Amino acid sequence: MPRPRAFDERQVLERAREQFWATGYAGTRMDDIAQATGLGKGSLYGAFGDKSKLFHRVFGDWCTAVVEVAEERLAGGPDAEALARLSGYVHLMAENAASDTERRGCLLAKGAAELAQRDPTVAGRSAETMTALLTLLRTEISAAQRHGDIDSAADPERLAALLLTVVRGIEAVGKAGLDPETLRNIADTALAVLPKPGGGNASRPGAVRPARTNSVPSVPSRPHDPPDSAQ
Amino acid sequence: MPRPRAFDERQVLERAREQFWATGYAGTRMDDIAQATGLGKGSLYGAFGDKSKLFHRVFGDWCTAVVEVAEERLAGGPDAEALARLSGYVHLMAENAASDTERRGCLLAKGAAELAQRDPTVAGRSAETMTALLTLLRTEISAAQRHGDIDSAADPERLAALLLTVVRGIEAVGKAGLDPETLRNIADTALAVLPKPGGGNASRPGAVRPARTNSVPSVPSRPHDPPDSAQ
DNA sequence: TCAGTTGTGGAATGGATCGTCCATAACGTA
DNA sequence: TACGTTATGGACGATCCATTCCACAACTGA
Repeated sequence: MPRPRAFDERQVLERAREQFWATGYAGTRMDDIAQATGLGKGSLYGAFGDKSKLFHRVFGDWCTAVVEVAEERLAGGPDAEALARLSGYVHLMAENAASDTERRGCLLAKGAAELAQRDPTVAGRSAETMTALLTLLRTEISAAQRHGDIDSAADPERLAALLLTVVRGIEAVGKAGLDPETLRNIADTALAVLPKPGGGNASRPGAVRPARTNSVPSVPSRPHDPPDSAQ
Repeated sequence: MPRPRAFDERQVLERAREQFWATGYAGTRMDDIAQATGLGKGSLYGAFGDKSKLFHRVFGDWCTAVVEVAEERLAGGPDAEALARLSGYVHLMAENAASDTERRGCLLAKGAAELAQRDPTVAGRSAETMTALLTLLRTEISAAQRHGDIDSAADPERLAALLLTVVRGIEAVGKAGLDPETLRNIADTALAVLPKPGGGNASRPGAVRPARTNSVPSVPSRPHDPPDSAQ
């Protein structure tokens, strides 16, 4: 019987996310969001509470999505392809960071950096997300170990933590200014450096090669390519 | 002939840094800084210009310090100890992150996350800092290679980028909520995983065997970050 | 000791921002 | 069709905050 909403909640959240993503929590005005979404302040407040509630909503959705992307790439599948799945995931994350010419970084990192200290909700949600990612990676590493692609003597928990760190680190150094090509190389190197099985410590020339070989996976049609120019 | 300043500039900058560090740029009020330093607003503005100038000063000093710490730990010394220096540095960084119970993270990361996108000064300074760290690490890795502690077939540039990423990543995942013990383990694992030439370090969980990644296959289904816009 | 110059700190200013309010619009139901 | 309910959006109020201003203090050189 009441008048129905004239907006699509998901779409509004998306626009709000764009704003928070672009300018951070404190740097985003509710008026900006109102304008970006076309909603009036009344509707905005009526539907989402206040600024911090809205942000929590956006942030939570983002975290969910981050884990979902990881699940899509990682969860399930034959052990034989576990290493390929890991590789695909790490490269995908690097590619995301590399193509982020606007230097917005990841909302998860940005939000955590800005708010985790004083906002328990944000802190908790980001910690949860890290744990979930860690679990996914560990599972996949174990699978690769079972299949003999990774040295089974290695602790999957530790390797998972390392990979997670690399993934988040790529995002961080990317935001700090390293160029896209370097970011892609980092992903490569991290994967190349994973301990392979095969009786001990034989020398492996060509492991982390000075590039120029086929060791660099070609990333199919990138959306962006420019050197840096982010301003 | 003029009245001399009654405050120590360095000390004021230190207090200001504490504030910015704790609450971020937007979250810090000039009144906070005035109170924290005991200075009046007049003195503050008279001495440092405005809020952004003050932050740039603090941020710049921080970046300088970050590089200096790295130099202290890394620069110079016999090749024979290069790997030990690297290890010391990485562990120090992990320890810093691990002991940061207040979750303040690093001002460099925090500042870059909050401002790099819109503030060219911050962006430039953080990029410089990354490059400087990268150079230090690369030099040290080369030294370790000369001494035979790291596989000389590996590209020092790439390994340096990987280590930098791990160091910054530890900071990031720490802020995101991983526990101190895990952070320390990550540093361990990252070092253990560096490609060793012939002889072996079998004690570590990740007894190292360089591996070439079977290059990345599939096309990233999403050119952009996690949340997939349905538009 | 005196005058001139600069530092000091708190009050005042001006602009921006969050959140509320309210008159009105739009819809379902009787 | 008329009514009740909720959505809408722009105006409003209160607060906050960066910055300026100013009266006064402290110091130095003459």
